[in-house]
Amino acid sequence: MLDKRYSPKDVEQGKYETWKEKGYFTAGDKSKNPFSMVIPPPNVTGKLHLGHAWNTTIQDIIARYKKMQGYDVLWLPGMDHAGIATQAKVMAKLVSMGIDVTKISREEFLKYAWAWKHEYAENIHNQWAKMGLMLDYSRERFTLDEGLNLAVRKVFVDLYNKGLIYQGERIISWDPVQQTALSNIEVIHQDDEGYMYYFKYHVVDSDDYLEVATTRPETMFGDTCVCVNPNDERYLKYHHCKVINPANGEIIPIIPDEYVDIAFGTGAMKCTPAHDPNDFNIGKKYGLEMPTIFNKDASMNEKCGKYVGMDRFECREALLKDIESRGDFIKKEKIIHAVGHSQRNNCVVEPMLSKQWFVKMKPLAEEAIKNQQGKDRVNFIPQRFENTFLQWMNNIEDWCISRQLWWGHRIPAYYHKVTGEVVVSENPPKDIENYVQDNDVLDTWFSSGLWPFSTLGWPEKTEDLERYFPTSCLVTAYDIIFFWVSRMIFQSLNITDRKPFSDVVIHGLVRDELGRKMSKSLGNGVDPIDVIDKYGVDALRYFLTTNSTPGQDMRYIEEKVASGANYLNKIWNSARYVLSVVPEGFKEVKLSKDNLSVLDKWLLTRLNLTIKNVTANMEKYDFNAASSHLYNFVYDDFCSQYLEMSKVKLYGDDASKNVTVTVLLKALKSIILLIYPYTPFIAEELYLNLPNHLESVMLESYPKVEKEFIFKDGLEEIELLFDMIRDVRNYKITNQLAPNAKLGLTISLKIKVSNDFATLLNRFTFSEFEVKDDLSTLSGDLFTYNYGSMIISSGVSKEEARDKLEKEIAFEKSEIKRSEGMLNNPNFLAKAPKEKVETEKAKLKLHQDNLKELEEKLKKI
RNA sequence: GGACACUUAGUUCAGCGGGAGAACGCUUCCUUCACACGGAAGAGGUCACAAGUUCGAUCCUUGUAGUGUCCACCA
Repeated sequence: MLDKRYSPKDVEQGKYETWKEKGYFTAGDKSKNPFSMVIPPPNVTGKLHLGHAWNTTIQDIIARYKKMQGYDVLWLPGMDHAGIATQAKVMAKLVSMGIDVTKISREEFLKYAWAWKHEYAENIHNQWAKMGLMLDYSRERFTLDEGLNLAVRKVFVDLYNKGLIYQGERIISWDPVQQTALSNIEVIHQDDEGYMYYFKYHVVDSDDYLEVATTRPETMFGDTCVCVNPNDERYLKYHHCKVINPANGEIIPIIPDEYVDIAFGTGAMKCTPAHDPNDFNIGKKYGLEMPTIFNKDASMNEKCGKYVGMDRFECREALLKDIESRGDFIKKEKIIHAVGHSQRNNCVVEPMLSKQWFVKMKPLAEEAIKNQQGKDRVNFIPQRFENTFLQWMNNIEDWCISRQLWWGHRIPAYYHKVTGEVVVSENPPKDIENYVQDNDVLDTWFSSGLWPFSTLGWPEKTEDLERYFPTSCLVTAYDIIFFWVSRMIFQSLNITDRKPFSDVVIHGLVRDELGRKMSKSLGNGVDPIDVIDKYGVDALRYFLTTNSTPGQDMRYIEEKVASGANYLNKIWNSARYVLSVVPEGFKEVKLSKDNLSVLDKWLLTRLNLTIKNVTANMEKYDFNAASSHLYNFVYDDFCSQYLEMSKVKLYGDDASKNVTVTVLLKALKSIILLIYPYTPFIAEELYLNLPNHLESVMLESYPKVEKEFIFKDGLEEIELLFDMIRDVRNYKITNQLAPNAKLGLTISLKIKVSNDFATLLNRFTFSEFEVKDDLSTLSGDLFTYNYGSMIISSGVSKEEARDKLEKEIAFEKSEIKRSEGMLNNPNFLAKAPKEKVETEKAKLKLHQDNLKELEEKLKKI
């Protein structure tokens, strides 16, 4: 016997461990068709948040649903080493332990980093278990596993040999805090307040000067020319002149170039080739020197005279003062401009000329774009995110993949100590003593991009790779399309010649109640574990997957979690009731149209339509829509109507009692199986209380639509019955009568009804009733329906009765007017679909009949 | 400067070319044998605005306004 109240803690107790031990999570049943997903590997940097909970629950629903449908489901878990993020955290920890990180060796650091990894992996495992995720732990991977290292090296070498990876001196975004290069998308452009500073660049051998503006005066130490537009009449006479750099007194040329926008600023632009991508192009074009002026921590280097060693922003202020004292400072204007910040630590990044490794993106992007036009395309859900992807691919720049870190895949490039010859190879050169390996590691996303096939054993031709790749589906949030999804697509296409996954399901971000992003600085984050402790993991899972439409963001609202928990309690109690009415030694009856009552037929029809709708939406990954179909069935059809009405059979001495119990059990089992992917714990608990259950709900198959139990005709009396009962109840409330007050009812029927109709109407109105063909001679409140009408005789005053009738008459008239308006429109008759016209005609007739009846009635008051 | 979303009940959100839906909240009533974490019955919306397409627009198109997000090297 189930407890009176659903207690999540008791229900969840021990189930996950059992499932895991029984091996239900392990893929490999070759008799079935494969269905595979890889988890987006969480970073080993911290706790999982609600976003992870959302992301993994969606995947778990898919996995459990597909498993029930008879697939051999592989959901492969794993974690990401998260280069910069982890290294930063480990370093911070070492500092807090009092360790001098400037003296630490690479090897020592890695030892600490691995210890950190093991600790956080443990946390993540605990949270996965808490969420109830159906992960195949026998295949778990980590991005720094030996197998994955091999894959990374092989891909690097392959791309290098294909000419798709090169080493070059280019302007990259430099993170002076982490002291590493970043890729473009690791830089976040924020609109910051700043100043535009105007300086005098004196023309050599002249009293003239050019007015030159900049937002970063400290970079003036790297200026190698001033550019003007060749068509700018203001500067024509200076084309072959030189100017004096007010920062360091150096003499630099004026170079006319079309790049300069005449209309912008003063039309004269200072050019700093080593610290600005556009200036770099100009510098290359004219063969200019490209002096770098910053140290790795963005302090000023020896090129900056007396400012050497000074922080870049301090230098800016000091330099300004000095130039001003020389009279070469003109003015500054407050401006809002986009400034690049590091995604990881929010510091202002510095564009710097630097030798790094790059992936040549054009050919890879073209391949990916082309693939989206073919039949082997990756299916984005919702589809609009394909645009996001394609737009990025179409405008992509080369990808800087080297990072000046220790935690990551070390670049497999070796430099000859004497000749400087570069060897790029999966394994070190034989005479390694003559070589030194590149110190840098690869961008974290380089290895993540290989995740769907590297985790399955690539480059080995493993059975898993053969069977599960390409994967069926990938689930991720839209903020990671560029970082990860697109990189998996182009890497996979280039390296394996196959797409990485067939479907990519994109969801949104979790926000707080006010719609703000959850963040540490706002302190508005919600720990999934706290929610689970309060409401249970099933309620959290249900909330996360039923409160947004695909691709949309979602607000975390605690009341909604509570409301989900109430729903589960409702299911729990309906199950408790159904199980309580199953007699000792009960045997299911074989159901057929001959032994079912009209009410049974109605319920089974509703059930099958529900299964149909739920399944259709599950297939579309629309879990919100799917669940709401089930929700309506549970509350309205099953609990409010059938469950209550079937008591007439169960508490009476009806011969059809076993049919009713069979129907109840059938509906209950279907509900349990349909809700199971969302809320596996409560589903398992209830399932194991059903008669004739298997060892676990995890071994069950998904409910199928049974067409023979969808009845198209003969259910009108149920509709009529519900309408009449509702009106009687409403009548009692508005007339302040007790719910069980006995009323005099007279009804007329346009259809034939079963015996149950009388029983149920009687029981649920607490009233006797009489059937008559003509109600027009009777006094009382008249109610008209599609298939009949009803009079409640009562002590209501004539005025009230007349008011009510007039209201109804007005309603019927407006309906008639609407119908006639449509039907008198020749265009409607000619152009609207036939069925529409027919339904409209039928409606008109119905309302005309109702009107007639009401008017007759009104006359007699 | 581009791109993509969003604007529907008090609030959070669904939905749809042919009579506006849910949850929470609100009102009235009910502890009768699954559930008061409940039941019954209600109130509450010019579906942002404007034009167009259509027999018919909350829905499609275009424009406007507002909100949000992403992309973009303008000194």
